[in-house]
Amino acid sequence: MVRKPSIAPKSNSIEDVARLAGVSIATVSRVLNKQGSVKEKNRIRVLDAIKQLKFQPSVSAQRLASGRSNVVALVIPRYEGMFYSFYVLELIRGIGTLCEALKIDLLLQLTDSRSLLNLKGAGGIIFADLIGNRSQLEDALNAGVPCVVINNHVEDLKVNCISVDNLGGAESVVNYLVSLGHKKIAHISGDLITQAASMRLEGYRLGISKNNLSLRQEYIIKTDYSRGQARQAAEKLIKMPDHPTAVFVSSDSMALEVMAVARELGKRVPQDLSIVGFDDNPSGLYGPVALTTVRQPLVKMAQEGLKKLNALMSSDKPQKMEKAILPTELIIRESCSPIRS
Amino acid sequence: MVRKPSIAPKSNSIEDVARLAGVSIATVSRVLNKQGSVKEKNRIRVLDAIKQLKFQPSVSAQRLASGRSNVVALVIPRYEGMFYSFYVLELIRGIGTLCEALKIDLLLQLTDSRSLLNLKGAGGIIFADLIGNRSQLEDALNAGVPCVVINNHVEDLKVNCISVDNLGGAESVVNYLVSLGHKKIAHISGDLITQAASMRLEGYRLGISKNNLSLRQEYIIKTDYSRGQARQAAEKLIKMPDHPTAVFVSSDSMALEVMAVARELGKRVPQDLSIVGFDDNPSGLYGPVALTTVRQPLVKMAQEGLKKLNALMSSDKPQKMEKAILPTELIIRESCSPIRS
DNA sequence: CTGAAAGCGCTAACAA
DNA sequence: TTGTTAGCGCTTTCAG
Repeated sequence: MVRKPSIAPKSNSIEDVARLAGVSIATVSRVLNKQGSVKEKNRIRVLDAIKQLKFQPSVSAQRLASGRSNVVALVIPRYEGMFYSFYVLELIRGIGTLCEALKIDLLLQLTDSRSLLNLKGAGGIIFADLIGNRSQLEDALNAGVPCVVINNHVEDLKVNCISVDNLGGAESVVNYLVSLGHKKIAHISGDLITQAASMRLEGYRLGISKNNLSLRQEYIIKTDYSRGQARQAAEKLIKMPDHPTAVFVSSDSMALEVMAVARELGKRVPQDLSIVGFDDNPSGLYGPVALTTVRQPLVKMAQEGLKKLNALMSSDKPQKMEKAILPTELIIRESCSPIRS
Repeated sequence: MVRKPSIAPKSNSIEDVARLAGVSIATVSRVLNKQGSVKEKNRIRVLDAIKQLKFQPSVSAQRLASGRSNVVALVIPRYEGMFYSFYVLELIRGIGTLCEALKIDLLLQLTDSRSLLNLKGAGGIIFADLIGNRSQLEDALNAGVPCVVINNHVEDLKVNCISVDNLGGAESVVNYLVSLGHKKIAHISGDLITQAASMRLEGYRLGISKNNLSLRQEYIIKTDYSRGQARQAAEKLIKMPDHPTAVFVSSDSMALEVMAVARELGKRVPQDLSIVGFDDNPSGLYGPVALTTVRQPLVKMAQEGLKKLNALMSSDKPQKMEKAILPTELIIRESCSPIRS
C-alpha cells in the first residue's frame, strides 16, 4: 500500500538503530528494555547507535506492543475552592517530581467530575480526593485499571487509599487549646464537600465533647477555604458579645487571614485570641507571630500513593490492599497562649 | 470450537464493536473519527455498540497508526522559587481546564532542566517559562515537535511565544507612583532567573530614569519570590535612614508581606508607605487595605498558548509564527496615596 | 546469545 | 457508502 506522505521529517526508528549497530531490532529492543542477554560488545554498539541517532523509542508503540504503560494519571476534581489551597500544589509537586525520577509520564486531569475519564489513556490512576467523582473511580476499578486514592479514606470500595489523620489532628488541636485553659473555642471550617474539611470539623466536635465543653453552633462557621470567607468568619466571631478566646481554622492560609483581622480589630494575638491553623504552610512562619498549626505529610502522601500505584502496575500478582492513614503532628509555635483565669 | 475466556478481562477492541454493530472496523473507525461518510443507520448502530461495550479506543494504537497525537506536554522547569508563585497554579488551571474541553491529554513535566524530555511522548509542547532549559526547547524544535513558549519572550529562536508585558507593567507602576508625587521609590524584585522578574526590574529602572529620578542601588532588593525574603527586604527598606516612600513589589504575595511588615513597624499604609504589587492575586483584595497591583492575563496567556499549539499540531500547513506580548493593566486600589509635600 | 516473525489496536488508502 | 488490508514501531515468543 501507499504510505501516507509524512510532512515532518520522519524520526528514526528502532530499525535505523539496528541497521547502524549491525544487529537485529530484537537485540536493540533487548538492550532498550535491559532484559534478555546481549553480548557486551553488541550492547555497546547499540547504545552507541542510539546516542548517535538521538533515538527515542515511541511510547505508543511500546505500549501497544507490550500492553504495559508507564503513564499515570493524576485526577483532580475541579470544584470551586480547590485552587485556594496550598495542598493542590503540594500534591502536584510531590507526584510530579517523583514521576520524573521514576520515568513515569504524568497525565494531569483536572476533571469536572461528571465527564468520564479516558481509562485507556493511562496504566494507572491516582485520584486526589474524591469530590463528586466516585463514579469515575468505580468505572476505572471495573475496567481493571489500577487505582489509588489519596487524601480521602474510602471504606466501602476495594481500593488502596492513603489519607491523613484529619480527625486526630483536629482533636489534638482542641486538646491543646483546652490544656491552655480555653473553654470558648471556635472553628472555621473549610469546604465541607472535601473529606478533609469535614473530618476536621468532626475532630473539633469530638474534641469539644470529650473535654466536656458545650458545643456551640454559633462557634462553627463554614467557608469555601477562601481568604475572603475566612475574613468574614473572623469578623463575625470576634464581634460576638460572648466571643471565643481561641479559634481553630481549617487551613493556614485562612488562619493567617484571621490573624490579620484580629489585629485590625485591635486584638492581640495570642493574648486576646489564640489561633491554630492546619497545613503547615510555610507562609505561616513569616508573620510577626508564627502560626501554630497541624502538619500533614502531603508530599509524602502523594509520593506513597504513586509508589503504591507503581507497584500495582508493574506486578502481575495481586498486591495487598491498604488503607493507610498517615499521622499528623501538632506544631506549636507562637499563636496560642494560656488563658488567664 | 469455543475459546476459553482469558483470565485478564481484556477490554474490547474496535473489532468487538464492529462485530456487534455488524459492520467492518473501518466503518467503526470512521464514526469514531467523525470523518468519511457513514450511513446514518450504521452510525447509530455503531454508536450503540460502543455505548453497550463501553468501548474506549486505545490511545496508543490511534497515535501509532495515525502519526498524530492529541497529547500536549506542559513543561515547567523546577527551580527553587517556583512554588511560591500564584502563577504556576494559574497556568496549570488555565491549561488543564482547556485541555479537558478540547479533549487533549495533558502531560505534566516538572523538569529539572538538564534532563532531556521524552520528545516522542507528546505531539506538542508548551514550555512554561524557560529557566535553564533552553536546550530542551531547542531539542524539541530540532526534532520537529510543535512548540509554544509562554511567559517568556524568546527573540532568537524560531518559536511561537506568548508573554506578558512585564516591562510596560512595571514602568506604569513607577509612572503612577511618580504622578502621586513619590520620588523615593524602591523595588523588591523576584527571582531574577525568571524573565518576568528581570523585566519588571528593568521596567522599574526605565521608569525611574525616564522620570529623571536617580536610581539608587540600595532601593533595589532581590529575592527569590518567597514571603520570607520579602519580609527581610521590607524591614531593611523601612529601617533605612532615608527610607523610600513607595515600594513596587514584584509579586502580590510578597507585597502583602511587605504590607504586614510595615504595619508591624508602625507604618500606616498607604499614608506612610505606598505599596504596589504584581499579579492581581485575589488575596490582595482581602486585607484592610486592598492592594494596588498590575493585572496580568495568566489564564488567557496559557490558553492562547494552548490554542496556538493545537493549531500547530492539527494543521499540516506551516502556521505563521507569532511573538505575542499581552498587555498588563494597572489596577488601582487602596495601597497608594499621594505624597504630601 | 541472536534473529525472524507474529502480533498489539487502530487509521487510511484503495477497491468495490 | 462500505470493506479489505497494509502498515504504524515496538515487544516477545520461538527457533536457531
